[in-house]
Amino acid sequence: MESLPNDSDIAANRHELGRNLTHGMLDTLGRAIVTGRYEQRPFPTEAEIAKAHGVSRSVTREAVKMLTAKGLVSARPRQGTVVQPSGNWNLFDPDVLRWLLERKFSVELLRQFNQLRIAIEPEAAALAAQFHDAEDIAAIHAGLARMEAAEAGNDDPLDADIAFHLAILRASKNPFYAQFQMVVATALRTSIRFTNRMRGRSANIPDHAAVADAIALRDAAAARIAMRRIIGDVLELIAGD
Amino acid sequence: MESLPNDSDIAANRHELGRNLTHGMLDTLGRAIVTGRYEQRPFPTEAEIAKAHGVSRSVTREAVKMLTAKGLVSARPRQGTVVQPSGNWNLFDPDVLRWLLERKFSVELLRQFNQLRIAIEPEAAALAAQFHDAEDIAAIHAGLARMEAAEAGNDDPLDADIAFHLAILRASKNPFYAQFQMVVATALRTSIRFTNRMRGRSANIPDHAAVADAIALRDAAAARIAMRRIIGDVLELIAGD
DNA sequence: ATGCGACTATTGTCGTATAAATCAGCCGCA
DNA sequence: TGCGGCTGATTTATACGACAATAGTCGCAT
Repeated sequence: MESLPNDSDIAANRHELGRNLTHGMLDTLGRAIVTGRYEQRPFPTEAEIAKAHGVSRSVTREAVKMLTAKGLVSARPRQGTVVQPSGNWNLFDPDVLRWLLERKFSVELLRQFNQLRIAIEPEAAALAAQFHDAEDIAAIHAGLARMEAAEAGNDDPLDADIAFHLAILRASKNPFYAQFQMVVATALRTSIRFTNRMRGRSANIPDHAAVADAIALRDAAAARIAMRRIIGDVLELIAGD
Repeated sequence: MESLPNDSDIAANRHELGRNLTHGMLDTLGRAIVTGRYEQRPFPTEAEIAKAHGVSRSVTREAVKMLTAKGLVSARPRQGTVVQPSGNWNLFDPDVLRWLLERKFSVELLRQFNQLRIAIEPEAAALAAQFHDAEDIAAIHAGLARMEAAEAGNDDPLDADIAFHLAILRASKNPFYAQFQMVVATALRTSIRFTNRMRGRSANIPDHAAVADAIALRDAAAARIAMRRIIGDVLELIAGD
Protein backbone atom coordinates (compact mmCIF):
# COMPACT_ATOMS: atom_id res chain seq x y z
CA MET A 1 0.00 0.00 0.00
CA GLU A 2 3.10 2.17 -0.04
CA SER A 3 2.86 4.62 -2.90
CA LEU A 4 5.81 6.22 -4.58
CA PRO A 5 6.98 9.25 -2.64
CA ASN A 6 5.94 12.60 -3.95
CA ASP A 7 7.86 15.83 -3.76
CA SER A 8 6.28 16.99 -0.53
CA ASP A 9 7.21 13.75 1.23
CA ILE A 10 10.77 14.21 0.18
CA ALA A 11 10.80 17.86 1.13
CA ALA A 12 9.33 17.03 4.56
CA ASN A 13 11.97 14.42 5.14
CA ARG A 14 14.67 16.73 3.93
CA HIS A 15 13.93 19.29 6.60
CA GLU A 16 12.73 16.93 9.24
CA LEU A 17 15.60 17.00 11.68
CA GLY A 18 17.59 20.04 10.68
CA ARG A 19 20.75 18.22 9.73
CA ASN A 20 20.66 16.04 6.64
CA LEU A 21 18.82 13.16 5.04
CA THR A 22 20.54 10.52 7.10
CA HIS A 23 19.61 12.15 10.40
CA GLY A 24 16.08 12.61 9.14
CA MET A 25 15.85 8.92 8.39
CA LEU A 26 17.40 8.07 11.76
CA ASP A 27 14.76 10.11 13.53
CA THR A 28 11.90 8.72 11.47
CA LEU A 29 12.96 5.10 11.88
CA GLY A 30 13.85 5.54 15.55
CA ARG A 31 10.43 6.93 16.39
CA ALA A 32 8.75 4.19 14.39
CA ILE A 33 10.66 1.51 16.26
CA VAL A 34 10.05 2.78 19.79
CA THR A 35 6.36 3.24 19.07
CA GLY A 36 6.26 -0.45 18.24
CA ARG A 37 5.35 -0.16 14.60
CA TYR A 38 7.47 -3.21 13.79
CA GLU A 39 6.37 -5.45 16.62
CA GLN A 40 4.01 -7.34 14.39
CA ARG A 41 5.04 -6.62 10.84
CA PRO A 42 8.70 -7.27 9.96
CA PHE A 43 11.19 -4.47 9.61
CA PRO A 44 11.40 -3.48 5.94
CA THR A 45 14.46 -4.18 3.84
CA GLU A 46 16.90 -1.42 3.00
CA ALA A 47 15.60 -1.25 -0.53
CA GLU A 48 12.02 -0.85 0.67
CA ILE A 49 12.93 1.89 3.13
CA ALA A 50 14.90 3.74 0.50
CA LYS A 51 12.07 3.58 -2.01
CA ALA A 52 9.38 4.45 0.52
CA HIS A 53 11.16 7.61 1.66
CA GLY A 54 12.60 8.65 -1.64
CA VAL A 55 16.24 8.47 -0.60
CA SER A 56 19.15 6.40 -1.75
CA ARG A 57 20.15 3.13 -0.19
CA SER A 58 23.36 4.74 1.12
CA VAL A 59 21.35 7.12 3.26
CA THR A 60 19.20 4.28 4.48
CA ARG A 61 22.19 2.14 5.33
CA GLU A 62 23.87 4.90 7.31
CA ALA A 63 20.68 5.51 9.27
CA VAL A 64 20.31 1.80 9.99
CA LYS A 65 23.94 1.65 11.06
CA MET A 66 23.28 4.43 13.56
CA LEU A 67 20.25 2.56 14.88
CA THR A 68 22.51 -0.47 15.22
CA ALA A 69 25.01 1.61 17.18
CA LYS A 70 22.22 2.62 19.56
CA GLY A 71 21.18 -1.01 20.00
CA LEU A 72 17.72 -0.69 18.43
CA VAL A 73 18.24 -3.08 15.53
CA SER A 74 20.60 -5.71 14.26
CA ALA A 75 21.15 -6.69 10.64
CA ARG A 76 22.23 -9.94 9.06
CA PRO A 77 22.46 -10.92 5.41
CA ARG A 78 19.49 -12.68 3.96
CA GLN A 79 17.63 -12.35 7.25
CA GLY A 80 17.19 -8.63 6.99
CA THR A 81 17.18 -6.01 9.71
CA VAL A 82 15.38 -6.99 12.90
CA VAL A 83 14.32 -4.81 15.82
CA GLN A 84 16.12 -5.82 19.00
CA PRO A 85 14.20 -6.50 22.22
CA SER A 86 13.84 -3.25 24.10
CA GLY A 87 16.15 -4.55 26.81
CA ASN A 88 19.01 -4.13 24.36
CA TRP A 89 18.19 -0.51 23.58
CA ASN A 90 20.58 2.05 24.97
CA LEU A 91 18.12 4.00 27.11
CA PHE A 92 20.77 6.53 28.05
CA ASP A 93 21.25 7.58 24.49
CA PRO A 94 19.60 11.00 24.26
CA ASP A 95 17.93 10.16 20.96
CA VAL A 96 16.45 6.90 22.22
CA LEU A 97 15.25 8.49 25.43
CA ARG A 98 13.68 11.38 23.56
CA TRP A 99 11.87 9.06 21.19
CA LEU A 100 10.59 7.02 24.09
CA LEU A 101 9.37 9.98 26.10
CA GLU A 102 7.93 11.94 23.21
CA ARG A 103 6.21 9.11 21.47
CA LYS A 104 5.47 6.56 24.13
CA PHE A 105 5.00 8.68 27.19
CA SER A 106 3.42 7.05 30.19
CA VAL A 107 3.18 7.71 33.89
CA GLU A 108 4.83 4.35 34.42
CA LEU A 109 7.87 5.41 32.42
CA LEU A 110 8.03 8.70 34.28
CA ARG A 111 7.88 6.84 37.60
CA GLN A 112 10.65 4.46 36.58
CA PHE A 113 12.78 7.35 35.46
CA ASN A 114 12.40 9.14 38.77
CA GLN A 115 13.24 5.92 40.56
CA LEU A 116 16.53 6.21 38.75
CA ARG A 117 16.94 9.86 39.69
CA ILE A 118 16.44 9.04 43.35
CA ALA A 119 19.47 6.79 43.12
CA ILE A 120 21.67 9.10 41.10
CA GLU A 121 21.05 12.63 42.23
CA PRO A 122 21.32 12.30 46.01
CA GLU A 123 24.64 10.54 45.57
CA ALA A 124 25.72 13.18 43.06
CA ALA A 125 24.86 15.85 45.61
CA ALA A 126 26.98 14.04 48.18
CA LEU A 127 29.90 13.88 45.77
CA ALA A 128 29.39 17.52 44.85
CA ALA A 129 29.62 18.41 48.52
CA GLN A 130 33.02 16.76 48.63
CA PHE A 131 34.56 17.75 45.34
CA HIS A 132 32.97 21.02 44.18
CA ASP A 133 35.02 24.09 43.34
CA ALA A 134 34.06 27.75 43.39
CA GLU A 135 32.76 27.63 39.83
CA ASP A 136 30.39 24.78 40.67
CA ILE A 137 28.98 26.63 43.65
CA ALA A 138 28.42 29.67 41.49
CA ALA A 139 26.54 27.58 38.92
CA ILE A 140 24.39 25.95 41.60
CA HIS A 141 23.53 29.28 43.15
CA ALA A 142 22.84 30.73 39.73
CA GLY A 143 20.36 27.92 39.12
CA LEU A 144 18.74 28.59 42.47
CA ALA A 145 18.54 32.30 41.71
CA ARG A 146 16.87 31.53 38.39
CA MET A 147 14.31 29.38 40.20
CA GLU A 148 13.54 32.25 42.52
CA ALA A 149 13.26 34.60 39.57
CA ALA A 150 10.93 32.12 37.89
CA GLU A 151 8.80 32.10 41.01
CA ALA A 152 8.25 35.80 40.39
CA GLY A 153 7.59 35.20 36.72
CA ASN A 154 10.93 36.53 35.49
CA ASP A 155 12.40 33.29 34.18
CA ASP A 156 11.36 29.92 32.86
CA PRO A 157 10.72 27.58 35.81
CA LEU A 158 11.65 24.42 33.91
CA ASP A 159 14.92 25.77 32.52
CA ALA A 160 15.85 27.07 35.96
CA ASP A 161 15.08 23.74 37.61
CA ILE A 162 17.08 21.87 35.00
CA ALA A 163 20.04 24.22 35.33
CA PHE A 164 20.11 23.63 39.08
CA HIS A 165 20.13 19.85 38.82
CA LEU A 166 22.67 19.80 36.01
CA ALA A 167 25.04 22.02 37.95
CA ILE A 168 25.06 19.50 40.78
CA LEU A 169 25.67 16.58 38.47
CA ARG A 170 28.58 18.48 36.97
CA ALA A 171 29.96 19.37 40.39
CA SER A 172 30.22 15.68 41.29
CA LYS A 173 33.41 15.68 39.19
CA ASN A 174 32.55 12.14 38.10
CA PRO A 175 32.10 11.60 34.35
CA PHE A 176 29.56 8.84 34.93
CA TYR A 177 27.33 11.20 36.88
CA ALA A 178 27.99 14.02 34.45
CA GLN A 179 26.67 11.66 31.79
CA PHE A 180 23.22 11.97 33.31
CA GLN A 181 23.08 15.66 32.54
CA MET A 182 21.77 14.96 29.09
CA VAL A 183 19.46 12.24 30.33
CA VAL A 184 17.94 14.35 33.09
CA ALA A 185 17.61 17.39 30.86
CA THR A 186 15.92 15.38 28.13
CA ALA A 187 13.54 13.65 30.47
CA LEU A 188 12.59 16.76 32.43
CA ARG A 189 11.99 18.72 29.28
CA THR A 190 9.80 16.13 27.61
CA SER A 191 7.82 15.39 30.73
CA ILE A 192 7.02 19.02 31.44
CA ARG A 193 3.56 18.77 29.93
CA PHE A 194 2.66 16.04 32.36
CA THR A 195 4.07 17.64 35.49
CA ASN A 196 2.50 20.94 34.58
CA ARG A 197 -0.89 19.41 34.13
CA MET A 198 -0.52 17.94 37.58
CA ARG A 199 -0.41 21.16 39.50
CA GLY A 200 0.60 24.79 39.25
CA ARG A 201 4.01 23.23 39.67
CA SER A 202 6.29 25.62 41.39
CA ALA A 203 9.30 23.66 42.52
CA ASN A 204 10.02 23.62 46.22
CA ILE A 205 12.55 26.40 46.57
CA PRO A 206 13.43 25.87 50.26
CA ASP A 207 14.23 22.21 49.60
CA HIS A 208 16.46 23.16 46.70
CA ALA A 209 18.15 25.82 48.80
CA ALA A 210 18.81 23.20 51.49
CA VAL A 211 20.68 21.09 48.95
CA ALA A 212 22.72 24.06 47.78
CA ASP A 213 23.59 25.04 51.34
CA ALA A 214 24.64 21.53 52.31
CA ILE A 215 26.88 21.30 49.28
CA ALA A 216 28.44 24.69 49.96
CA LEU A 217 29.14 23.59 53.55
CA ARG A 218 30.66 20.35 52.24
CA ASP A 219 28.14 18.36 54.26
CA ALA A 220 27.75 15.29 52.07
CA ALA A 221 25.24 13.48 54.26
CA ALA A 222 22.93 16.50 54.47
CA ALA A 223 23.17 17.10 50.75
CA ARG A 224 22.23 13.50 50.07
CA ILE A 225 19.22 13.63 52.36
CA ALA A 226 17.99 16.97 51.06
CA MET A 227 18.22 15.88 47.44
CA ARG A 228 16.51 12.64 48.27
CA ARG A 229 13.60 14.60 49.70
CA ILE A 230 13.22 16.64 46.53
CA ILE A 231 12.98 13.64 44.26
CA GLY A 232 11.03 11.64 46.79
CA ASP A 233 8.36 14.34 46.64
CA VAL A 234 8.22 14.05 42.88
CA LEU A 235 7.85 10.29 43.16
CA GLU A 236 5.02 10.60 45.66
CA LEU A 237 3.32 13.06 43.36
CA ILE A 238 3.52 10.59 40.50
CA ALA A 239 2.58 7.50 42.46
CA GLY A 240 -0.28 9.11 44.33
CA ASP A 241 -1.51 10.93 41.25
CA MET B 1 54.01 8.04 9.06
CA GLU B 2 51.08 6.02 7.76
CA SER B 3 52.21 3.67 5.04
CA LEU B 4 49.98 2.12 2.47
CA PRO B 5 48.23 -0.93 3.86
CA ASN B 6 49.59 -4.30 2.91
CA ASP B 7 47.67 -7.51 2.60
CA SER B 8 48.23 -8.58 6.20
CA ASP B 9 46.86 -5.27 7.47
CA ILE B 10 43.76 -5.79 5.46
CA ALA B 11 43.42 -9.39 6.54
CA ALA B 12 43.84 -8.39 10.19
CA ASN B 13 41.20 -5.74 9.84
CA ARG B 14 38.88 -8.16 8.12
CA HIS B 15 38.86 -10.51 11.09
CA GLU B 16 39.37 -7.91 13.76
CA LEU B 17 35.97 -7.82 15.38
CA GLY B 18 34.30 -10.96 14.17
CA ARG B 19 31.53 -9.26 12.28
CA ASN B 20 32.42 -7.34 9.14
CA LEU B 21 34.60 -4.59 7.77
CA THR B 22 32.46 -1.79 9.13
CA HIS B 23 32.53 -3.11 12.68
CA GLY B 24 36.25 -3.63 12.39
CA MET B 25 36.69 0.01 11.40
CA LEU B 26 34.36 1.09 14.20
CA ASP B 27 36.46 -0.75 16.73
CA THR B 28 39.75 0.51 15.34
CA LEU B 29 38.63 4.13 15.17
CA GLY B 30 36.87 3.98 18.53
CA ARG B 31 39.96 2.71 20.31
CA ALA B 32 42.11 5.30 18.58
CA ILE B 33 39.80 8.08 19.70
CA VAL B 34 39.51 7.10 23.37
CA THR B 35 43.27 6.66 23.62
CA GLY B 36 43.57 10.26 22.56
CA ARG B 37 45.36 9.71 19.27
CA TYR B 38 43.53 12.64 17.73
CA GLU B 39 43.90 15.12 20.55
CA GLN B 40 46.76 16.86 18.81
CA ARG B 41 46.60 15.83 15.19
CA PRO B 42 43.29 16.35 13.39
CA PHE B 43 40.95 13.49 12.65
CA PRO B 44 41.62 12.22 9.13
CA THR B 45 39.18 12.72 6.30
CA GLU B 46 37.00 9.89 5.07
CA ALA B 47 39.16 9.48 2.00
CA GLU B 48 42.32 9.21 4.10
CA ILE B 49 40.82 6.64 6.46
CA ALA B 50 39.57 4.59 3.55
CA LYS B 51 42.95 4.60 1.85
CA ALA B 52 44.91 3.97 5.03
CA HIS B 53 42.88 0.89 5.94
CA GLY B 54 42.32 -0.43 2.48
CA VAL B 55 38.53 -0.23 2.58
CA SER B 56 36.00 1.69 0.56
CA ARG B 57 34.64 5.05 1.54
CA SER B 58 31.22 3.44 2.13
CA VAL B 59 32.61 1.30 4.92
CA THR B 60 34.43 4.28 6.38
CA ARG B 61 31.34 6.43 6.29
CA GLU B 62 29.22 3.81 8.02
CA ALA B 63 31.82 3.40 10.76
CA VAL B 64 32.01 7.16 11.23
CA LYS B 65 28.23 7.34 11.36
CA MET B 66 28.22 4.79 14.17
CA LEU B 67 30.85 6.79 16.04
CA THR B 68 28.59 9.80 15.56
CA ALA B 69 25.68 7.87 17.00
CA LYS B 70 27.77 7.10 20.08
CA GLY B 71 28.70 10.74 20.47
CA LEU B 72 32.42 10.36 19.82
CA VAL B 73 32.66 12.49 16.71
CA SER B 74 30.71 14.99 14.68
CA ALA B 75 31.09 15.68 10.97
CA ARG B 76 30.44 18.76 8.91
CA PRO B 77 31.15 19.48 5.26
CA ARG B 78 34.40 21.18 4.42
CA GLN B 79 35.38 21.10 8.09
CA GLY B 80 35.83 17.35 8.28
CA THR B 81 35.15 15.00 11.14
CA VAL B 82 36.12 16.24 14.58
CA VAL B 83 36.40 14.31 17.83
CA GLN B 84 33.88 15.54 20.38
CA PRO B 85 34.92 16.50 23.91
CA SER B 86 34.79 13.40 26.07
CA GLY B 87 31.86 14.86 28.01
CA ASN B 88 29.70 14.22 24.97
CA TRP B 89 30.67 10.56 24.70
CA ASN B 90 28.00 8.08 25.66
CA LEU B 91 29.83 6.34 28.50
CA PHE B 92 26.99 3.86 28.95
CA ASP B 93 27.44 2.53 25.48
CA PRO B 94 29.06 -0.88 25.95
CA ASP B 95 31.52 -0.27 23.12
CA VAL B 96 32.65 3.09 24.44
CA LEU B 97 32.99 1.78 27.97
CA ARG B 98 34.96 -1.23 26.80
CA TRP B 99 37.32 0.92 24.77
CA LEU B 100 37.85 3.19 27.75
CA LEU B 101 38.50 0.44 30.24
CA GLU B 102 40.62 -1.72 27.97
CA ARG B 103 42.75 0.98 26.52
CA LYS B 104 42.80 3.72 29.09
CA PHE B 105 42.44 1.85 32.32
CA SER B 106 43.20 3.73 35.51
CA VAL B 107 42.47 3.37 39.18
CA GLU B 108 40.78 6.74 39.01
CA LEU B 109 38.34 5.48 36.38
CA LEU B 110 37.66 2.36 38.41
CA ARG B 111 36.98 4.47 41.49
CA GLN B 112 34.59 6.72 39.60
CA PHE B 113 32.79 3.73 38.22
CA ASN B 114 32.29 2.23 41.65
CA GLN B 115 31.05 5.58 42.89
CA LEU B 116 28.33 5.11 40.33
CA ARG B 117 27.67 1.54 41.42
CA ILE B 118 27.21 2.66 45.02
CA ALA B 119 24.38 4.86 43.83
CA ILE B 120 22.74 2.36 41.52
CA GLU B 121 23.00 -1.06 43.07
CA PRO B 122 21.77 -0.40 46.61
CA GLU B 123 18.70 1.26 45.18
CA ALA B 124 18.29 -1.59 42.71
CA ALA B 125 18.42 -4.02 45.60
CA ALA B 126 15.74 -2.03 47.39
CA LEU B 127 13.53 -2.12 44.30
CA ALA B 128 14.23 -5.81 43.86
CA ALA B 129 13.04 -6.39 47.41
CA GLN B 130 9.73 -4.77 46.50
CA PHE B 131 9.09 -6.06 43.01
CA HIS B 132 10.90 -9.39 42.58
CA ASP B 133 9.12 -12.54 41.52
CA ALA B 134 9.99 -16.17 42.10
CA GLU B 135 12.16 -16.33 39.01
CA ASP B 136 14.25 -13.40 40.19
CA ILE B 137 14.83 -14.98 43.57
CA ALA B 138 15.90 -18.18 41.89
CA ALA B 139 18.39 -16.30 39.73
CA ILE B 140 19.81 -14.42 42.71
CA HIS B 141 20.19 -17.59 44.72
CA ALA B 142 21.74 -19.31 41.72
CA GLY B 143 24.32 -16.53 41.55
CA LEU B 144 25.01 -16.90 45.24
CA ALA B 145 25.36 -20.66 44.86
CA ARG B 146 27.85 -20.15 42.04
CA MET B 147 29.88 -17.83 44.26
CA GLU B 148 29.99 -20.48 46.94
CA ALA B 149 31.00 -23.07 44.36
CA ALA B 150 33.72 -20.71 43.14
CA GLU B 151 34.95 -20.39 46.69
CA ALA B 152 35.60 -24.13 46.56
CA GLY B 153 37.20 -23.82 43.13
CA ASN B 154 34.29 -25.29 41.21
CA ASP B 155 33.22 -22.19 39.29
CA ASP B 156 34.62 -18.92 38.00
CA PRO B 157 34.48 -16.33 40.80
CA LEU B 158 34.11 -13.37 38.47
CA ASP B 159 31.30 -14.88 36.41
CA ALA B 160 29.51 -15.89 39.58
CA ASP B 161 29.86 -12.42 41.09
CA ILE B 162 28.61 -10.80 37.88
CA ALA B 163 25.65 -13.17 37.65
CA PHE B 164 24.62 -12.26 41.19
CA HIS B 165 24.69 -8.53 40.62
CA LEU B 166 22.98 -8.73 37.24
CA ALA B 167 20.17 -10.82 38.70
CA ILE B 168 19.44 -8.06 41.22
CA LEU B 169 19.48 -5.35 38.58
CA ARG B 170 17.03 -7.41 36.55
CA ALA B 171 14.81 -8.04 39.56
CA SER B 172 14.36 -4.28 40.07
CA LYS B 173 11.81 -4.48 37.23
CA ASN B 174 12.96 -1.05 36.11
CA PRO B 175 14.35 -0.80 32.57
CA PHE B 176 16.70 2.01 33.54
CA TYR B 177 18.33 -0.13 36.19
CA ALA B 178 18.30 -3.16 33.92
CA GLN B 179 20.26 -1.01 31.51
CA PHE B 180 23.21 -1.16 33.86
CA GLN B 181 23.50 -4.90 33.46
CA MET B 182 25.66 -4.48 30.40
CA VAL B 183 27.60 -1.64 31.95
CA VAL B 184 28.34 -3.49 35.18
CA ALA B 185 29.21 -6.69 33.37
CA THR B 186 31.56 -4.91 31.00
CA ALA B 187 33.28 -2.96 33.72
CA LEU B 188 33.67 -5.86 36.11
CA ARG B 189 35.04 -8.08 33.40
CA THR B 190 37.60 -5.62 32.13
CA SER B 191 38.72 -4.59 35.59
CA ILE B 192 39.28 -8.14 36.78
CA ARG B 193 43.01 -7.95 36.24
CA PHE B 194 43.26 -5.04 38.60
CA THR B 195 41.04 -6.39 41.34
CA ASN B 196 42.76 -9.75 41.16
CA ARG B 197 46.18 -8.21 41.49
CA MET B 198 44.94 -6.44 44.59
CA ARG B 199 44.25 -9.48 46.69
CA GLY B 200 43.33 -13.11 46.50
CA ARG B 201 39.93 -11.57 45.87
CA SER B 202 37.32 -13.88 47.16
CA ALA B 203 34.13 -11.85 47.31
CA ASN B 204 32.51 -11.51 50.69
CA ILE B 205 29.94 -14.29 50.61
CA PRO B 206 28.14 -13.45 53.88
CA ASP B 207 27.58 -9.88 52.72
CA HIS B 208 26.17 -11.11 49.45
CA ALA B 209 23.98 -13.61 51.26
CA ALA B 210 22.67 -10.79 53.44
CA VAL B 211 21.54 -8.92 50.34
CA ALA B 212 19.85 -12.00 48.94
CA ASP B 213 18.08 -12.69 52.23
CA ALA B 214 16.84 -9.13 52.59
CA ILE B 215 15.45 -9.18 49.07
CA ALA B 216 13.75 -12.51 49.62
CA LEU B 217 12.15 -11.14 52.79
CA ARG B 218 11.06 -8.03 50.87
CA ASP B 219 12.99 -5.84 53.31
CA ALA B 220 13.95 -2.96 51.04
CA ALA B 221 15.86 -0.95 53.65
CA ALA B 222 17.98 -3.91 54.71
CA ALA B 223 18.72 -4.83 51.11
CA ARG B 224 19.84 -1.28 50.39
CA ILE B 225 22.15 -1.19 53.38
CA ALA B 226 23.63 -4.61 52.73
CA MET B 227 24.37 -3.82 49.10
CA ARG B 228 25.84 -0.50 50.04
CA ARG B 229 28.24 -2.30 52.35
CA ILE B 230 29.42 -4.60 49.57
CA ILE B 231 30.27 -1.80 47.18
CA GLY B 232 31.51 0.44 49.96
CA ASP B 233 34.09 -2.22 50.72
CA VAL B 234 35.20 -2.26 47.11
CA LEU B 235 35.53 1.52 47.15
CA GLU B 236 37.60 1.47 50.30
CA LEU B 237 39.81 -1.14 48.74
CA ILE B 238 40.39 1.07 45.73
CA ALA B 239 40.81 4.34 47.59
CA GLY B 240 43.04 2.95 50.31
CA ASP B 241 45.10 0.94 47.84
C1' DA C 1 40.97 48.57 3.80
C1' DT C 2 37.01 46.05 2.92
C1' DG C 3 33.59 43.48 0.98
C1' DC C 4 32.44 40.35 -2.54
C1' DG C 5 33.18 36.52 -5.43
C1' DA C 6 35.74 32.56 -7.10
C1' DC C 7 38.12 28.57 -5.62
C1' DT C 8 38.68 24.38 -3.14
C1' DA C 9 38.46 20.80 0.22
C1' DT C 10 35.30 17.78 2.51
C1' DT C 11 31.18 15.67 3.60
C1' DG C 12 26.50 14.55 1.57
C1' DT C 13 23.89 11.97 -1.75
C1' DC C 14 23.13 8.96 -5.46
C1' DG C 15 23.26 4.79 -8.62
C1' DT C 16 25.06 0.66 -9.91
C1' DA C 17 27.58 -3.49 -9.67
C1' DT C 18 29.39 -7.47 -7.34
C1' DA C 19 30.28 -10.49 -3.19
C1' DA C 20 28.89 -13.07 0.67
C1' DA C 21 25.72 -15.16 3.59
C1' DT C 22 21.86 -17.90 4.47
C1' DC C 23 17.36 -19.74 3.99
C1' DA C 24 13.92 -22.46 1.28
C1' DG C 25 12.95 -25.67 -1.68
C1' DC C 26 14.19 -29.06 -5.01
C1' DC C 27 16.40 -33.05 -6.62
C1' DG C 28 18.56 -37.30 -6.35
C1' DC C 29 19.72 -41.22 -3.99
C1' DA C 30 19.07 -44.91 -0.83
C1' DT D 1 9.59 -42.28 2.14
C1' DG D 2 13.33 -40.00 4.24
C1' DC D 3 17.56 -37.69 4.19
C1' DG D 4 21.27 -34.93 2.59
C1' DG D 5 23.44 -32.12 -0.40
C1' DC D 6 22.76 -28.72 -4.20
C1' DT D 7 20.85 -24.74 -6.21
C1' DG D 8 18.54 -20.52 -6.47
C1' DA D 9 16.70 -16.47 -4.48
C1' DT D 10 16.88 -12.80 -1.26
C1' DT D 11 19.11 -9.47 1.44
C1' DT D 12 22.84 -7.30 3.50
C1' DA D 13 27.93 -6.23 2.74
C1' DT D 14 31.28 -4.03 0.04
C1' DA D 15 32.99 -1.30 -3.57
C1' DC D 16 33.49 2.37 -6.95
C1' DG D 17 32.56 6.52 -9.29
C1' DA D 18 30.14 10.70 -9.91
C1' DC D 19 28.07 14.95 -8.69
C1' DA D 20 25.85 18.24 -5.17
C1' DA D 21 26.07 21.07 -1.14
C1' DT D 22 28.59 23.48 2.09
C1' DA D 23 31.81 26.35 4.13
C1' DG D 24 36.44 28.05 4.79
C1' DT D 25 40.10 30.77 2.22
C1' DC D 26 42.17 33.64 -0.71
C1' DG D 27 42.49 37.19 -3.89
C1' DC D 28 40.70 40.82 -6.48
C1' DA D 29 38.31 44.95 -7.30
C1' DT D 30 36.58 49.02 -5.62
